[in-house]
Amino acid sequence: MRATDLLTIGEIARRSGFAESAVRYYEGLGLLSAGRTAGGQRRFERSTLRRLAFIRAARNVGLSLNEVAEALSSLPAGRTPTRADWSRLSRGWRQRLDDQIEALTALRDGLDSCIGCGCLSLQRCAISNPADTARSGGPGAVYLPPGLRRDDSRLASPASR
Amino acid sequence: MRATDLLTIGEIARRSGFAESAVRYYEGLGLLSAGRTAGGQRRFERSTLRRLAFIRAARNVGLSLNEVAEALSSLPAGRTPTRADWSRLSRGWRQRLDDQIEALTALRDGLDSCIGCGCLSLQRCAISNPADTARSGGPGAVYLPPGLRRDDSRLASPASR
DNA sequence: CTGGTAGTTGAAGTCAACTTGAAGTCAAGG
DNA sequence: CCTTGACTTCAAGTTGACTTCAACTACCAG
Repeated sequence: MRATDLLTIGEIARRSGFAESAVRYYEGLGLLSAGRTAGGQRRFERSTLRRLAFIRAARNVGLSLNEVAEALSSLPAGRTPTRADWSRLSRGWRQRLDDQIEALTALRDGLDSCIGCGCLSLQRCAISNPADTARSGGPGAVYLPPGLRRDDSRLASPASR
Repeated sequence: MRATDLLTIGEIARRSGFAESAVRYYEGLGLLSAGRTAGGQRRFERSTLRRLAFIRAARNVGLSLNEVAEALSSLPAGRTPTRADWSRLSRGWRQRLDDQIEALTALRDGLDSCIGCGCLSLQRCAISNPADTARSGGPGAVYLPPGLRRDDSRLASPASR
């Protein structure tokens, strides 16, 4: 691998669309790896661009950087990932998007039925109470998947560090 | 209005599903108002519950607390809001949800065409480059509305305070 | 009157995903 | 050799939406 195949952080940033600071941050997290020149400057392999494309794609789908790291860690070590590798990683995303779409659609449909009444009842309104948290026994759709919920789901995970 | 009509923060929290700290926080932001006992404890009117239902609903739709505050400030001062008032406020949400759904659907459809190829090209792939940021001249759908974008939109709003 | 539960405040902490700043070093053209 | 722009590190700051903490005080049943 010739030195001319290696890219500086500036080139990587420009060509990936990420800020240099983000690229350094990702390297710090272990999402990317880079060689160094004698002077200590980063030199990235060309395949880093695809890796960054994967990261942006995953972020667009709604994955956290932790999830991205987990996905990336399942790539084969030692060899450059193939298209099939990338394809495999992104295969699960469809379901994720489907879930998000379904949740939003249900929310919208509930909204349609609520707009006329303006009730916003904590007990009955699908919009203000999508997961039906107030009375978990009765009928009523569970609208939002965890990723879209804005209610007390946060209360269940209190400073786990 | 009798004193028995007033609710403590504990009751409000329990009945709305919000944490007490959140209720205090909202009051601090001006999203809620509360009277005080002689000893300084908050007493909420019953209508606060509906206000909180509105807040949760708005958060579910994706509004920030700033947007919620703006919406609430358009309620009539002096009188208790009617159903029509609440209905008016939530009417604009449908478009917002439609936009979100459309964006996710486009993303999913792009994903479907990408899963087979695993390309994730920064230039061409709809998933990693949904807003077509890399070459703004050419054809290519703008997939994500601002609220769903995970790319460099953040770079455009640098510490405005 | 006393005890216990519920409430008060303000400041500080949390989380994710970065960005910004300071102070300094490297690389390359002239 | 000098300058200039690109690069380095590490710590600290940012944003939004809260939560947590400490040190008190209020309310109310018995």
